Amino acid sequence: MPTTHSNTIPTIPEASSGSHDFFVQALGRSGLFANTQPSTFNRFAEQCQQRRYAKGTVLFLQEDEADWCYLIINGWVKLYRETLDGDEAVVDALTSGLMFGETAIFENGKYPYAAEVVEDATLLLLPIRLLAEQVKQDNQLAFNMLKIMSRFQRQQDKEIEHRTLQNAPQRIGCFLLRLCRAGAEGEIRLHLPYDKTLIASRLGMQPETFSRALGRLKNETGIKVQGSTVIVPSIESLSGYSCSACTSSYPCQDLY
Amino acid sequence: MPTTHSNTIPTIPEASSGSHDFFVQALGRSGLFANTQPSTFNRFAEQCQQRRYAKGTVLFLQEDEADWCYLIINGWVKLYRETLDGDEAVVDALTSGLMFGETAIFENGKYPYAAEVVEDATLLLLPIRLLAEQVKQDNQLAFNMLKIMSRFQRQQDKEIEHRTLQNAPQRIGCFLLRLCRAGAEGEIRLHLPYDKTLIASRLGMQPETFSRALGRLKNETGIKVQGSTVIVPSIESLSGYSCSACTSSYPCQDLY
DNA sequence: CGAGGGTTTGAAGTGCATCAAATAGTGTGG
DNA sequence: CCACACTATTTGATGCACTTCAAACCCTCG
Repeated sequence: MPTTHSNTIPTIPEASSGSHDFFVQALGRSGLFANTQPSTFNRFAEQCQQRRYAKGTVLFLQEDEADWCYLIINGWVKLYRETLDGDEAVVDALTSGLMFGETAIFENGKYPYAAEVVEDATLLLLPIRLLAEQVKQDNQLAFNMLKIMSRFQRQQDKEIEHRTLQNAPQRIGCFLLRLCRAGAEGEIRLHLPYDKTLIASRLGMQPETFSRALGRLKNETGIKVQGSTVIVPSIESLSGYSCSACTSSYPCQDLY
Repeated sequence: MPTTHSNTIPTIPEASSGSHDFFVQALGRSGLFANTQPSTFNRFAEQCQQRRYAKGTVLFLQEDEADWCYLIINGWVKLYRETLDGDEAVVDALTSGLMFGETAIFENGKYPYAAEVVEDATLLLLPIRLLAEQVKQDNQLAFNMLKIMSRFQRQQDKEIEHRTLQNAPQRIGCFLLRLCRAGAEGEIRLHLPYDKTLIASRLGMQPETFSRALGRLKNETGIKVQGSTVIVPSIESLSGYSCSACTSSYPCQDLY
């Protein structure tokens, strides 16, 4: 079920090979081309590339020269920053409809973080030079980008808040809640989108802590876990437990 | 020493009463009107207000209807989010040249955080409605805003990284380094810009932890502390201690 | 001088990290 | 289809960093 947008999204000529629906949907969800001139969109359509990447592919490293900005059609990508001694901090993990690498425009043309595919992904590559040009010329495009960045920024605010105010089991509960579709009711069956180890570092904790905290969460809220499948019997008990420490109540996610 | 900008910043007609220099300087540092048409700037000049606020003033609360966007001429303002039971998470603490409240444009017209003056401040109030209009019309303004938001975003990324990878004394050391002017050498005398309790929550720790961690930092790096004055004998020993856990080396701050 | 907030210090508790090792799960080639 | 290798995940034991609660101290300001 595609997100309904008031604007029309032109379809891409022949660039896309396979899953055209996903493609258009992802572009729509990204909101980047909402209400822009078809000509703007077409310029991108001509110069973009769609590619598949296997889990484990490193797309670029921090400080790499930025040639492309990426739009996720499907799959998952993690953004992270790495210390000299191999420690890493996961900035975020993104999925379909989301864009990354675009802020290199405003830096010195370098990526401010590294990116790695963590679940097989189809990505759309937009030339960053083109994006930089068009943003300067097309007002609507700049406005859309502001909107996108502002949403991302608020998410980061919440991230800091979560890590400050919530303990490990609560952060996991909050993460699970964000996987639930808005408006879902009754018993919900979830699939963890990527490795538990990665979820752990996405949430700022160690894998061992994640494992134990998930156990505690089971006891406290009655969720059931089998491998990477999680069954949430009731949103209420989960959100009651997780969101109590937080400034915003469920759902704290951004709907897009 | 004012930051040099290649563009000229028109001076404000009669709106500003007192410290005109600070005013122009702050506007320049904000970068919001860099390279914009004088007409754009003048529209803002006509409709903006300059006001002084005492420490402790709450400017607005989270979810308040947003009428103004604020530009700090001088003083300090903290942005924070509050839970029902009074716990708060400090998102950031800002000073001269920085802007806040502007992202309400892209929300539902509500502030995504609360703001409180933490050191007597002079602020410039811009009507958010005007900003919203102009951003849609003036390409250069939108581009400048993107630049500003992107810089803020980088800082938030680092914030998450710092809280993940650095321990308490290292985070304090990093905070002190950011107070040092870029390029400073030899012994540096610093003044903590606001209450230690606030610095603590700005850095995501308890006041008691801050106090003890500052003690540890003294032993480790040879800094001296007298009340709110800190003497850093050498940048190197401080950055060696603090930045080793981090992805970027000193100076990790954004120069603006 | 006294009140009140900011800051420090002490003692005790807790949550998470760390190290080590067992177990489950996954993909490979035979 | 099975055995093997390798990785992901779990479990246990222990230690440390930070928090919490309590109380003293300090500083400022009326």
